Amino acid sequence: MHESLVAVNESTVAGMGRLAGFFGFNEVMGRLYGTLLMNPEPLSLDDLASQLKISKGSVSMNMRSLERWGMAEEVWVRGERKKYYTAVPDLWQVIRNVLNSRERREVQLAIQVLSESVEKLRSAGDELTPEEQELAQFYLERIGDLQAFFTVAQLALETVLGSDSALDFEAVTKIEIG
Amino acid sequence: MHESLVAVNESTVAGMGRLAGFFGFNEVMGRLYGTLLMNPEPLSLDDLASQLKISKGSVSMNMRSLERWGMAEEVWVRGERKKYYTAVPDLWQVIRNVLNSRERREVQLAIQVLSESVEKLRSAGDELTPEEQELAQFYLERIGDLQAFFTVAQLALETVLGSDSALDFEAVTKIEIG
DNA sequence: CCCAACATTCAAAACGTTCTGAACGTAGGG
DNA sequence: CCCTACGTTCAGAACGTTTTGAATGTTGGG
Repeated sequence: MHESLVAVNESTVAGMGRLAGFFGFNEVMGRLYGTLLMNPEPLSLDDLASQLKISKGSVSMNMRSLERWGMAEEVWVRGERKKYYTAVPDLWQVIRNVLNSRERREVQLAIQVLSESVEKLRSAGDELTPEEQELAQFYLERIGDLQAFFTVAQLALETVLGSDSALDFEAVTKIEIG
Repeated sequence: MHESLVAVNESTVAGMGRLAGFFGFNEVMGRLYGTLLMNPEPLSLDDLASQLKISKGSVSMNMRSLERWGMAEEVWVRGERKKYYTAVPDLWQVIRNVLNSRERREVQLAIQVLSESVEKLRSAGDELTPEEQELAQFYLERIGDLQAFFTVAQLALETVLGSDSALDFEAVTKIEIG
């Protein structure tokens, strides 16, 4: 194959690997995704293993992750017993999946823990010595800052997630911060 | 110290550790930051090492990272030879630092690489066999999608980074996606 | 019902990252 | 100008994660 095609393929696969790493996934997941993305035809596990030069076991496990995250889909090729996969090419959809099922929980948990902290400090109130009261006051301020932070983060997340399929280039060019 | 204060302190420190991990930093960095955040007074390296029960070496290295990222500052305590640190409590400022100096580069690099890919495919043009041409066409489509994706990401980043100090709760409640 | 072709699992190895503590460097007080 | 109290560095240990390949499971065709 022509060198330019090979080069473009490789840099895209590498780039998807980086992106996966950034989102806390295994890099191999990203490279598998990239490989599928740059192939018009579905690929089998063996195809993927040989293209990326990794073991079949690793391909099998990572493909299951990709499926769970809605990043790849099985495709039935008639007359074939192998499993074939294609990439789900809508990256925004993929990232909304991830944000929705992972980051959202994290933020919600953080907000909950912070509320509980405030509650603890409030209800400890009169059991505290004067010095402890002062420290509790300081804690409440700091926790207030953290609450504000996570609330903003939550709002930003919900904003992105709320814009179901409409979050394309056109839409986002119109984001404004008032 | 009262149990509630201890509990709140610990959960905040743990939470900052998780947050650091999420952003791809060492968790110890986050726990150091959390410890400083929950202390009205500056702390020395030894204080930090004993509070978190980690080695002085680790504290030294991680504190330098915290300083580089603008998350902690040295504080001079008169009559003391030790180094004392306080947390920079504005988490938004901290995160803007990180986004600005790290994620921004990543996105810019991705966009650049994608442009170069397009250029390669275009200039390979007539050296390609008909099948290769077809594949090149397919590549161009996929790369177009990726370009759109990263352009949106870039725009979102710039939007957050552009709102210098104004990115507080009030501001972000007004984000709209058109 | 058996075989072949595949997928999946998992223990062990390889690998990368983080932590430790001892050795070393440095600066301020006496 | 030395001694001491501190900070920094770094090699090796500890640890967690990822990869591998062989063993095992599964399925469809004959």
